[in-house]
Amino acid sequence: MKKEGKKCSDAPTCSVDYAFRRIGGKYKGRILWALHENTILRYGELGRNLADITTKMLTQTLKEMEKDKLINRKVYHQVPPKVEYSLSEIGKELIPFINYLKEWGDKKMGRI
Amino acid sequence: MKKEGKKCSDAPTCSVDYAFRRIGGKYKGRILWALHENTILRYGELGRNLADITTKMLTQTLKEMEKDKLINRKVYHQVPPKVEYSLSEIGKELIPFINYLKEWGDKKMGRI
DNA sequence: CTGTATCCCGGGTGATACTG
DNA sequence: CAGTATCACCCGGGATACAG
Repeated sequence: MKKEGKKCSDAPTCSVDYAFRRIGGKYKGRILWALHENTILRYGELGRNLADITTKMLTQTLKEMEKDKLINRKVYHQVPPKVEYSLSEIGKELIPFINYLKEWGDKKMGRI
Repeated sequence: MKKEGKKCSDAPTCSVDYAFRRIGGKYKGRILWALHENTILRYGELGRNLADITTKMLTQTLKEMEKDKLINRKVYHQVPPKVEYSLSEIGKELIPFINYLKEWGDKKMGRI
């Protein structure tokens, strides 16, 4: 029967929809931006950079972005553990656009 | 006691956050794009353009976007009623970014 | 035609505790 | 340090009916 639940896993209706699903979310934009400004950040550094994020959301969001090939994840097998995150080539493609959005936000925040 | 619920009405943490709250959501990007391609659309035309949206979400989203000054709303007082929506100047500022995102989505959709 | 008004559900998100 | 695990909550969003 399947019943076709209207989940977000349904096929995107168009490329704008598709793109928004990959960078939408509550934190993805800010993570992309943080990695753009710092090149490489460790898990904890990212957490401090976002300030209001929980470990659950940070982990979850990073996993999604890694699966979508937006970021790279490099693990150092040592004690204590160390994991570095950085932008992938695909992730870098999104920076001009995040940058545009940031400047737009800066302008509008001032005058509203 | 207030208890400070962590609602989305909290102040944005940065300009990227600020911008994402205005164009995030499930339909805003597609509405901006539809209005960019068609210049002016009526309520029903927008609904057909989105295809899977309900009247509730369409109305709600349009109201938010109007409040945020992203779109213009022009009412014709006649029977039957007629309402036209179009991009505001601020809304038009976002088109390059939506456009960039759309092209990115087009490319990625093909190769995944 | 252009919306309003309800009801309701799922899951996205938060808080907290715990592990290797 | 870098995550998992669990519980609980809220609200984004869907379905449906109705109104001006």
